[in-house]
Amino acid sequence: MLHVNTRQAILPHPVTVHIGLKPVETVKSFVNFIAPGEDLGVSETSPRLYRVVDGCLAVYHLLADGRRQITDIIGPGRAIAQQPAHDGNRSIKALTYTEVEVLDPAANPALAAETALEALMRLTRHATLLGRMNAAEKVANGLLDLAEQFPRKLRQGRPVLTLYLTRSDLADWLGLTIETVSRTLNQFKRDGVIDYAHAEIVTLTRPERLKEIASGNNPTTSARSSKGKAA
Amino acid sequence: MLHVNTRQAILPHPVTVHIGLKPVETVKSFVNFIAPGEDLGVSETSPRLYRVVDGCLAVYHLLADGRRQITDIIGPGRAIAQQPAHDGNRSIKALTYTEVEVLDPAANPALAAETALEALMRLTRHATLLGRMNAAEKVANGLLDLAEQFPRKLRQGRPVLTLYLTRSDLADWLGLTIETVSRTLNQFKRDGVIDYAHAEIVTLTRPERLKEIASGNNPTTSARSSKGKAA
DNA sequence: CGCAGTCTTGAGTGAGTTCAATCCCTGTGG
DNA sequence: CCACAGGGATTGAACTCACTCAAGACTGCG
Repeated sequence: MLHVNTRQAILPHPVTVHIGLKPVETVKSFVNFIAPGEDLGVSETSPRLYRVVDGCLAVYHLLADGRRQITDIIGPGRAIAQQPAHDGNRSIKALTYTEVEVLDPAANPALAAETALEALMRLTRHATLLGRMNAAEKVANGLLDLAEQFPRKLRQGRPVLTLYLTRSDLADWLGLTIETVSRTLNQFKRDGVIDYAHAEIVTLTRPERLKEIASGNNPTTSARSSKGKAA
Repeated sequence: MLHVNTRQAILPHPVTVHIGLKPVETVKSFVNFIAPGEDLGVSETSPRLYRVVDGCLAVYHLLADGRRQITDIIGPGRAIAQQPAHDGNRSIKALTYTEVEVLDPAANPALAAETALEALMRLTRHATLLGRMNAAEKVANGLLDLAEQFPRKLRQGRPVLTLYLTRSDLADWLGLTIETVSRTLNQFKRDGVIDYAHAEIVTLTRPERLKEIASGNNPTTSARSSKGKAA
């Protein structure tokens, strides 16, 4: 139901790009531009490998009654595999104007394998976040992840990130409600841990403190962990 | 710290086993027996592919302070890939005496690919469970999963399952506390949805009701869903 | 300038946690 | 054969974190 302005362009190939630390050679790529809210590859017939050049993708899973869980957020440099058969209600959509490189997994087996492995590792860590962390820990971890994936120029030596996610996206990613996300972010702001004026540009004013909160070390809210009682 | 009685046996090969619906041919397999509590392949140097012949494995992830999240439970017929470098605190342990077939992923690329794909799909659904479901829905979904993976002979036409998980395992799998798991199971028992006497053998006395609860249709507890407000 | 979408903030509530006591079962040793 | 110990499971009572409901503020847009 949204403005569909997907354009395509043939690129010179092969192309070499960096994922993680290893340069990965790719072949037969072309480029797609996706508008915010638009879905990725819903009508594909063959498995596809996508790599984000610029922008932000959200992988999500829907329940019959409309509940949504975003299982991963994908930024520039990272890749994602999309199965043809719309694998089990899993979809991918763009959270901003996003440029993706479309690749053939058969022609890029190394990237395909690495992509699957990274997805699994990230999702494992995210499952732990969802099942075993409280709101502050969830939001702190989310912010640190996004700061790595969507870095802007440092401001007075502090990391700055572009926040493509709305409060609703953050909530569906972190397993919270929008109100709790809003309250937690504003609490962090009041505590001087982060700062933002325009809501889509966030500065980590005390990144080391944020890391402490993310790992459960919370001196102020003394020893309030959650369910998983430390052994 | 536990009794280590891991034995190995060379098997005739190739061997054909069924995973899902497709028969998958494997080569150069041998068999490992793992005792309950024992870890799987902690000291491996090369990537390994394991397939459970009999028993039950738990894939889990630990936080620095001891909190634990079990990300998957693996029963007979299912496979799992273990990376050499102890991938990011992810470990695998046996919940009962378990017989696994050890395979070389390079020699079984089809199984390796399918294994990764299945792991990702299951973990995606589990993330949704962890982030967006209430206790009753979590436990109902968990039971239905286990009933498929660990079936026993039907009792009066009803599915029966072997429950290898303790309350503590269930809690760490479903993102709850042992008390909530216990209360929910006993509530199901009181409602006549499930039945058990010996705690490791559970009968689904009303499987269709359990499926309703699992999918959020809860007429009795009328319309008490959770955070993810139905769109 | 008004509308719609997003975000914030407050007040009240409740699902699930924490804490704690008890029970149950099995294995062990006198 | 029975007493005791220990791990797991159950149950109750109290609490609390995050949710629900609701109102208001902010922003961009037609």
